[in-house]
Amino acid sequence: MSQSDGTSRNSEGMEAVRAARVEWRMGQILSAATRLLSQQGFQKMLITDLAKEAGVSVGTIYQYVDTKEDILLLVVNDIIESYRREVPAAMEGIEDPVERLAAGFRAYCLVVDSHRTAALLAYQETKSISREGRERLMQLEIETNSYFSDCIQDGMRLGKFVQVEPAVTSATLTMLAHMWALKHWYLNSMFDVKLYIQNQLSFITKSLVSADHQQVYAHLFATD
Amino acid sequence: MSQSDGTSRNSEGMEAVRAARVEWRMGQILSAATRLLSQQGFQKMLITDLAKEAGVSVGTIYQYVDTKEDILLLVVNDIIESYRREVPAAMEGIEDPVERLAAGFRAYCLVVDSHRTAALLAYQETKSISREGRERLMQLEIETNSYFSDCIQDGMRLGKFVQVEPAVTSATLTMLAHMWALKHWYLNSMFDVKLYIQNQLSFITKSLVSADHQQVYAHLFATD
Amino acid sequence: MSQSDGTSRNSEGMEAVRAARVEWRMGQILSAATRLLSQQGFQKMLITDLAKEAGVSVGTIYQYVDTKEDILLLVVNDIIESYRREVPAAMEGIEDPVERLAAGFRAYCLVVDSHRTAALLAYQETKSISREGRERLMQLEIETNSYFSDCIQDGMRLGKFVQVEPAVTSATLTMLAHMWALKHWYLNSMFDVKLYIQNQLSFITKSLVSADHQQVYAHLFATD
Amino acid sequence: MSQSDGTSRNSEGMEAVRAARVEWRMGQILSAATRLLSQQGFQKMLITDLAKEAGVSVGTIYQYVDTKEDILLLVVNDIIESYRREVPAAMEGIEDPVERLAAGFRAYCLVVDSHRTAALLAYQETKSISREGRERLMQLEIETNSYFSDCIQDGMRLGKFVQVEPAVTSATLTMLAHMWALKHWYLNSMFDVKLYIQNQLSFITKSLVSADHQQVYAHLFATD
DNA sequence: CATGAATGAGTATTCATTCAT
DNA sequence: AATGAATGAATACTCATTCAT
Repeated sequence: MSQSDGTSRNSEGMEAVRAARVEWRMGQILSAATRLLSQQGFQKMLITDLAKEAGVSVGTIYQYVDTKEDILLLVVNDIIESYRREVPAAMEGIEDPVERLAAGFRAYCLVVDSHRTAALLAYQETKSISREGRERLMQLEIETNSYFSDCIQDGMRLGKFVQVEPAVTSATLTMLAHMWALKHWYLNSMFDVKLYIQNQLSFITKSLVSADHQQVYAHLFATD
Repeated sequence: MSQSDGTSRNSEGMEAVRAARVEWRMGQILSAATRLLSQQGFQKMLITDLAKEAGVSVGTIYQYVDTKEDILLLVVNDIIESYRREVPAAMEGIEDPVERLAAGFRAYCLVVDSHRTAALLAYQETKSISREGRERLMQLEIETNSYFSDCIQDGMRLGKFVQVEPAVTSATLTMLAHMWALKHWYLNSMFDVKLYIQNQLSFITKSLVSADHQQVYAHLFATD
Repeated sequence: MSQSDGTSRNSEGMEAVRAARVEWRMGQILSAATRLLSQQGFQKMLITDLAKEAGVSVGTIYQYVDTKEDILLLVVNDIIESYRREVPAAMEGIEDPVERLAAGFRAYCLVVDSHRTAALLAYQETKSISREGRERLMQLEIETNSYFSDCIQDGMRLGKFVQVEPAVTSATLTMLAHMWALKHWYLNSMFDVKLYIQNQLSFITKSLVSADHQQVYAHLFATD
Repeated sequence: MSQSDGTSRNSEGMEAVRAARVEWRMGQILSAATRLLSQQGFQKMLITDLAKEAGVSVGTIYQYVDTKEDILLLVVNDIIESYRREVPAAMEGIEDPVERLAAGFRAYCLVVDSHRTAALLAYQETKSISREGRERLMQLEIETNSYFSDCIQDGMRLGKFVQVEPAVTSATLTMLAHMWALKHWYLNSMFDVKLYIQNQLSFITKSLVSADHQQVYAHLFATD
């Protein structure tokens, strides 16, 4: 495992170096792309400009991606991964469906907040994303919806939630999370994420939680 | 009233003919553009294709617009005008703020439904719309928000609504109307507009209407 | 010849009316064209603008010319006709070759002055004129040169002119007449045509007239 | 002097290579453009054709110029630079104003001859040249005129030239130099530059040089 | 005859992508 | 691996000309 395996360790080391470089380059490119995409959109972001912004050459970019569209997908993938990682993690282990739903919504909003550009791009650049990319996004949304939907159905079963259509309701929650990115131009001056989440959670729970359980979840209603 | 009038009536007639032709051409272009824009987006919609789709020549299109972007504005303006026409009209004369809000929301959703493509475009093509166009859209949204906001404040004053932040709440209603366009791919299989409006109105009013007035507005809660 | 021939006279009258209208229209178009051509050049003069400037419709212009180029040719033809009319007329009947040359040069310069735009166009828009048009212009110039050349050869034969190459010399005189149009931007502030002609005639005759005849043509040398 | 210099020398080398390539490309484009412009004029010279003629791609052309018009300016600038370089150099150090004028005129004609196409373009494509380009050309001409004008005034002061208007006279000399390009179609069959210069210098000096100095400058009068 | 709306061929310019160094 | 010059397909827009009214 040590010196005898010198060659292997050497190439392992080289592999590691290579991998590290790839990661580093990707990071440069992705962060530059995110910046430019949010400022100018996909069409107006020129590969030339991206190279300048990332501090690499045009050729180097094409060493890491095959197509301009790939860059967009990469940025959008980033937020997808975050959703997949953060939202279930935040909900996991919470028995009470109301609290679980609240935790999920809160986590979702926080991911949106930390990837606002990407969240916006998913709406704005649909037409620039390939069919597969688009379908992956839709799939993800259906997935997230089902997390919310599960909570809602559990809650209804326990009588904690009033009777609603789980599909629209969960889609609505997703929408309200995205809203933080979509309407940021309007909301930004009045709220920060925390406050936004509080307000929307209050709005949601007041609607969903059945009259005889509202008292229990009073803390979710608080608006400041 | 004869000779002088004859000429005047003639030129009036010609003016009318001209105006009618302009309207007709604009209609052709507008509807073809709406179709192509929703299928392919702004960038991929070629003027050549638009001309073919509209059944006119490229030159003719440029007799009615100055820039490709103008075509996008045309489509977006169309929905803006509809909002401005329909929403206030639907709310006018309704004293009760709860009913007025419901009427406004319903009207807004119906406009979205009848201009689904354009409503979507307003989100997708932001980056292709000129600063002025973008500002007009934002202005419109602020305007609509304030209609809703007024109802909410009236309702709170009368004790019919619980205490909420009018800004987020009105923005949320707008968002939920837009949602019908944004999430149509998901909602379409399960609902039609009517049902969608009913569900969302139920969701909204359950949250907003204060406990001691819920009975009065029971008809808004109905979900089928 | 009188009343019995009523029909014929009628159609003759109509012909005359038609001819008069044609002339009138042509006049409108030509003067508008001359104005626009001198301001913007051939390429930038749009038929649409010409129609507006001439106060007629686009269609009407095409009733009188077949091609945009025809308009240019018409304007240039105008000056050609003037040359053909004025220059020989001014020289005719003058026996003395020195005086004849002076009269021809003077007449040429005056035609250039009264058709400055057209004279300029003949140089600027060569590339917009068809081969035939171009050849007609060159033919005309050769023609004019030969008028001058004849005088020069006569003068040399009579010992009034020194020995020179008639071809270059006549071409030079033509050039100096055109110069009034070509360098008008520079000369305009300092001279009027009369003075310009005087100066150039002085320059020319001082060079051409042989020493022992200079006294006789002293009036041509005067510079003010 | 070693490591730091190594890098510096490297980048110097790369800079030099780059500069050389730019020069080479510019040369390709310039000469191809000159050829096409003289054949077809500015409007009819297509960028596509220019690329083919220059043996590069369309894109490459646009790496070196911003606009089609820039190509025209490139060609015209080339002759302007030649005038500025050659004419003063030829006149410099010559005390005698008559000889200096002759040297200047000769140099000017030779530049015209070696850039005949460009000299012609300056007249033909005025309307396609930007205001700045046009003004640069006029400025240059005024400059050249003043070189000639200075000689003429010196000569008059010394009694070597007769009294003339320096402005028209110098402009006339400039015109006669340009004439070699403008009337090349006519003069070409009869003269070469040398002979043309000789003839025109003879014409000019016979007119300008005062009677009692003509003997001294007899060599300028020679016509073959 | 006059009109002017409609036509559509023609072209400068852009920019993702490649590949020799 | 990295570079960036070269490539050329793709596309919005113009404007002379036509022809139905």
